[in-house]
Amino acid sequence: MSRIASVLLPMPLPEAFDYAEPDGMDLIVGDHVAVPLGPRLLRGVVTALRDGAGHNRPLKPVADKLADPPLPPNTLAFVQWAARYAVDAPAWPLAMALRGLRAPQPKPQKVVVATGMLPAKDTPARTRALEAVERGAFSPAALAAEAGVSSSVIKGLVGEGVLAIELVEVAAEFAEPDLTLPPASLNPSQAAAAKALDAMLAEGGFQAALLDGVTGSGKTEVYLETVATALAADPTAQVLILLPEIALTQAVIGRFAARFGVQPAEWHSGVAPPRRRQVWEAVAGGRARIVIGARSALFLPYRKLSLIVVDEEHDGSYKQEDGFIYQARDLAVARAKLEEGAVVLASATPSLESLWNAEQGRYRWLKLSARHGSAQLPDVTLIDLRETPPEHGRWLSPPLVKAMVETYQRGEQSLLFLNRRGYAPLVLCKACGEKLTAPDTDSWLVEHRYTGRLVCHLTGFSMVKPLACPHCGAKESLVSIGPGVERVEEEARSLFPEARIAVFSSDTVMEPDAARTLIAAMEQGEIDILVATQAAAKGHNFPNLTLVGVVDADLGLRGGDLRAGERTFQLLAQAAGRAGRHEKPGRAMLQTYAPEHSVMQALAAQDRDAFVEAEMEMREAARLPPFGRLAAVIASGPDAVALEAYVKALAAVIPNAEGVEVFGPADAPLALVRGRRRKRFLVRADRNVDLQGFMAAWRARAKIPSSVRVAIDIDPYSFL
DNA sequence: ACGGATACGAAG
DNA sequence: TTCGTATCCGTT
Repeated sequence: MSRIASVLLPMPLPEAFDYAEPDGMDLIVGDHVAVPLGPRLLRGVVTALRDGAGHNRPLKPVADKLADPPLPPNTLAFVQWAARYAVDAPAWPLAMALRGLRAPQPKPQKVVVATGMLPAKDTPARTRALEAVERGAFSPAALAAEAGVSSSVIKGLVGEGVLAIELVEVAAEFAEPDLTLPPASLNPSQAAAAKALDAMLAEGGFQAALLDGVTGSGKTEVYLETVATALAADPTAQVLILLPEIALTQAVIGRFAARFGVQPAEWHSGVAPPRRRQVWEAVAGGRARIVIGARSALFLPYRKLSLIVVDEEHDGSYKQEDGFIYQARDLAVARAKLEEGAVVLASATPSLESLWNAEQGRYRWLKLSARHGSAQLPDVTLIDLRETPPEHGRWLSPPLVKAMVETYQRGEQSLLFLNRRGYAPLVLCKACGEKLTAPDTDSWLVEHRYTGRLVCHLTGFSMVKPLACPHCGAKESLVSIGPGVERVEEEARSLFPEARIAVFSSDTVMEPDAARTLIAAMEQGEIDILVATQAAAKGHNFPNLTLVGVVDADLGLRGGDLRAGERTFQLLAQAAGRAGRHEKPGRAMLQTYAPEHSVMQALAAQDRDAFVEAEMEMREAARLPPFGRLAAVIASGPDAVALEAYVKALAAVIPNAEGVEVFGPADAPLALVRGRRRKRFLVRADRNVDLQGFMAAWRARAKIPSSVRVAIDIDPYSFL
């Protein structure tokens, strides 16, 4: 009796399509297949197989079964769960689960070998090359470097037939972690947390924990031991370490390599496609047992994912804002549930959501109190910019400059923190008052002096800075408003002409190598003053850094979105936590116009509990997350009339539901991006409401014109 | 009357 | 998403 196969296709379709399984194909759930859709043949994945008896519709047959390793059932279930969670087509999470499969196989590598023939003519360079070739398998270029000869020497020997170039398939080694290596020595606080996490793993089934420890308290050592326990408990177990940023992966990979004697698998957008394919296959085959990656690593085809660690769980980068919109921290918890595994959320400044879950007893709450070794928390002072403002056109106030002078004279390092790339965030014309924006977009053009260009950080548009105002034509009328890191660097150079000053932002360190070089220079004391965006705010240890100056502590508080206070607190606590991590005491100075604000007060007092309590009260009173849930509908399109009509129609069909409030439609804060107008609704729901169900039902009630795109954002973070 | 551009809905 | 078909408009 023939069966029906449900096949998920890489198209924005609401559900899997049914096909007939040809006799003898013997499909299993998770198999990759080629199926006809209209006139085309598409690749898809089998999500279900059922008996075909009594079906009424004639079905097209599956055209072909593909040889790729099938997606494990849990991964498939996760894909479908994620689609339902995000109120979006399963095609998008499916595409993420298949990323890596489509990449090309790694190219064979050239390796130089000796043929055993003797050279007709011997020279010192040739001798060195022939010695070097015995020392390992080198590519031609690597052999030349190893032997200290030029590449033409190698070429010559190859030409004579003394050396030969062979093509070798590089089989990626995903070696077994060595679980016999000794653990790092843990202080009593760390040991207690590690023990509690071991107990959690021993219980089995779904488990969640919040590993909550101040900066420098050694969370990584703790979860390294938890990883060791999970790997030892089951020889097929796999673990995933999620990190918010690629920049952090190298450091963490190093820690894992040292602890387990093998290089863990790495997964993020910076990994070359052929390598990704190897990692994908190793994960699917269960050979990669430790995976370290960015949020997209959640969608890999794990065989047996026993443990997920979400490091810096509060970090906003876990929220994917475009395309398939999701919050990786929340999906990590969901995936752990599906896998009946454990999840550990780690942070020095946990999100209010996680703190609340811990308070409610849903997560085990493990607190690391002591800072590692002798290091103390820095002294935090607020600089009231109303009382001691910087000079006109300057951004560093006299008290901060004084502290920088003292630090510099002691031979110690300062970090000036400003979460703004470029030279100036706004360029305007003093003749006509026009603010320069990207074409068809409301967001300001940011001036970059290194490149001499004006750049839109939202759309990526850039142009050479014009000599005359593009609006009124006035010459030399464009003025740079506000500070970016480049401008603060300029000011620091004028104040400290002798000092060694560097800038760390995504513009100055575009490759991981450049970041490593700069961080190494900072660690070795080769930099006196580092001006940095948030790229440097987390994760690094600078022993000689004793002063952190936050140029604009109010930055995140403006714009008035829900999490502004929380984000600012987290960012500033992280930045302040850079100072004095080692023997020398550190201090942090925050420049603010609102020293009385509860965020600033809590920072100055280093009183996280007070901040959290105040913020929780506010959220509870407003029934906002974590006490309620939020979702947004963002409708966009180039045709303002069609968009307006759609949004009006949508407003007219808001379903009546207990415990749900809908606000809007309003212009999205950046109402115009790339020529598309944007409108948004905000939905607030009580926790017991099926928010996804509500959103799906609502969207289905109004026909979407073809020119309009509708995105649903569950748990929105950015209000742009 | 014809062809090219564009809008729309179906695809199992 | 992609493709086929219907429809509209400007040209022949």
